[in-house]
Amino acid sequence: MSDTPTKPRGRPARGPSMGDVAAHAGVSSQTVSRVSNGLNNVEDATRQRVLASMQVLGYRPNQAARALRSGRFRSIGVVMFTLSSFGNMRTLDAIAISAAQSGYSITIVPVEHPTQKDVSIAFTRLLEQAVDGIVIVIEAHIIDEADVELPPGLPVVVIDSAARTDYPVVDTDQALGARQATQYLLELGHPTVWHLAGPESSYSAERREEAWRATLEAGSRPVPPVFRGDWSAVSGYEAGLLIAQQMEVSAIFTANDQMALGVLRALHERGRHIPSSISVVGFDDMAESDSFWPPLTTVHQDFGAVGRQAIKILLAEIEHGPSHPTTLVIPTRLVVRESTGLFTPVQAT
Amino acid sequence: MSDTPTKPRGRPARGPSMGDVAAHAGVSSQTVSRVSNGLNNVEDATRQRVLASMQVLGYRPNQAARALRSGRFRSIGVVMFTLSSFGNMRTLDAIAISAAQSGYSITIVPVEHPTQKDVSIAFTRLLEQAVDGIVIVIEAHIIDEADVELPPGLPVVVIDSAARTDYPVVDTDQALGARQATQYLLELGHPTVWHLAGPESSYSAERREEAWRATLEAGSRPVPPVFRGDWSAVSGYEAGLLIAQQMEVSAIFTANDQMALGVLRALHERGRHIPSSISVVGFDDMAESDSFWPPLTTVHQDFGAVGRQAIKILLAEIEHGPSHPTTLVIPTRLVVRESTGLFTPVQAT
DNA sequence: ACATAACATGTTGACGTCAACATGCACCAG
DNA sequence: CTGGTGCATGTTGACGTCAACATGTTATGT
Repeated sequence: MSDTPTKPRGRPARGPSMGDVAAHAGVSSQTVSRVSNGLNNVEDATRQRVLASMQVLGYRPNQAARALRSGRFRSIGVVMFTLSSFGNMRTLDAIAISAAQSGYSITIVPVEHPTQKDVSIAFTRLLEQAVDGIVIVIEAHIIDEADVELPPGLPVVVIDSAARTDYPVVDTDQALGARQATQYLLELGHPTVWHLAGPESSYSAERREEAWRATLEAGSRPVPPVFRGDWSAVSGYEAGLLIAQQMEVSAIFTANDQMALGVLRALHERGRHIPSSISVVGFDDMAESDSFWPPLTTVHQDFGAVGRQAIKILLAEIEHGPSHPTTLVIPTRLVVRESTGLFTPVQAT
Repeated sequence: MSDTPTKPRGRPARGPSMGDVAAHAGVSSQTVSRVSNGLNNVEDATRQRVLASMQVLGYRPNQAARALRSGRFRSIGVVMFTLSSFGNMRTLDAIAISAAQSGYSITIVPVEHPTQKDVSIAFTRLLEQAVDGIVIVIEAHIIDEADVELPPGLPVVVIDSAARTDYPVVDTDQALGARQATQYLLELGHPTVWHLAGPESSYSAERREEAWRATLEAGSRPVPPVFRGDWSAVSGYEAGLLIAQQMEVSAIFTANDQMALGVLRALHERGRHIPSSISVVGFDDMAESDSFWPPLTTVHQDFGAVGRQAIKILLAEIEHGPSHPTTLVIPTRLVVRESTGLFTPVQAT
């Protein structure tokens, strides 16, 4: 049957190389290289001829050879646990666009489960990858636990985690955001502010909670016990059911917008009016927050700036050698919408 | 000042190569290669010695050289317009995980603006990239307009667009989903179903609209004029304000969940009760939909399956040569929650 | 007219890996 | 004891590109 003389299963049809273009144009491959790299010491007629040959043959430079020669891949690895969160997605988008603008491509290494094992696998995979630097977007404690040694000399920037001080870190100013939210609610006259925190395993959640507590204490307000969710809207709903039945809760600061959405639902279901009976503030300012009912007052995080700054620092390190590990903090902004209002004392029954 | 004899600005500190490991272990580099690739024709003592040397020197294989030699990059390019949408993000996540499981990495090429120019730039960039295949996740009409010739022989799979029949396509069954939504509302007794469509530039929006219309016609129902949004929650809110004042609208099928969120807000504001006065169905089943108020009845899209299938087809093509361009359609599933209810005739005033 | 500069173009080799082939040794059948 | 077989290991060269150096050609100054 398969007696065809030529093996059709040959290697995957390598494209033409510089040599082929050179032969076609009647020049040396070095001249092709010069044209390909846009050097100007090529006669114009020759250049045109080479470009034409490239066109005809469909030449495209082989990045592997280029990388092998130069020792540079012009590629950045991104390790990220779950792309499926609003913040990560935005950050990744900004990273990709920034990197592209500097001529770098992005290789993403997904971490399927946030376990030490999976993180280790991801790092191992990444180390074998052809990248010039790495951006890590995972909660620090997972990294800390992962027993993987990142090779010295490979530039690394960490996002969203302040633990590893041996690498530059870029992060949103979690404390500022939490303070803005809490302070604003106090200014509206609320005696104190309750808090629906994120999971204990999260540093971001921890820092938001700390700043909330510190703000209350600075204002000599009582610090009520925290409610706790897992970032999901459903967990917010569950906490919301508890919150709804405590009539003394007049203001709640929720550690992210998704949980706030769940809280809103619970409050609606239990007939507590927002904001006249209870004010709600979120964190993130996701795209949909202005269309919640009511539109959510929330802390805006500039994920784009975080991604851009991370790339900026990383590229500087790649191209100009290591610098001092710094921590860059991106400020937040309170966006006031309709889920917050002046404190109204509970009617005595 | 800088009279240090050794140039510290040498090339970016190339790591040790096989040769270095070989010298350290006292074997030939070919033996190191064999150990590195896990071949079994190496004596155990030798293998241990080589592994130890690798460990000591911190050796990691150079992917560029490997790729140059083999002609394979073990990398897949993904062209995507805006990562910042629920569906794209989910799809990308699935793509990344599937590819990683097969030992491929993902290079993402962002398209900053959905213009022909930006798409062309993205393709050009991708063509220079070291990838074995491409997944395109952009609305087809933009691709069609982009005057870029993808090189023949480079495997391509298209997601979310049925126009290019010269490449395999994987997509959600938009028509099925729209039919499920519309049919369900009719079964609840609604005389007909209104539709808030996505932008005209979107094929997905177009197909959802067509199927909605066809379903109404099949049931001999009047086809009301469509409302139109741009996928955003805000556009849904604006349409929702119009919808709210038309009391004859008892059921609306919204082309995605985000617009549905905006519609819900508008209806709440205008005092129309959901679902007793008006039923709402969305499309996508985003993570938060079950925490909308009320929880949204919606069409579940299996983005994960789409991403996985796309990678499966692409890898088959990369590894076993081209196959027939097929269109693979992933079914949807109606998720009934609380935003829909039996038709209640409007009270005569 | 001749040395010299300025520039276009060609030649060579190395980057790190691995397939193909070559070598060398141990063991076994006859 | 010989020829062969099987296995571990070594040697060579090629993948495509580009820096460094080499060569050739033309213009410039004296």
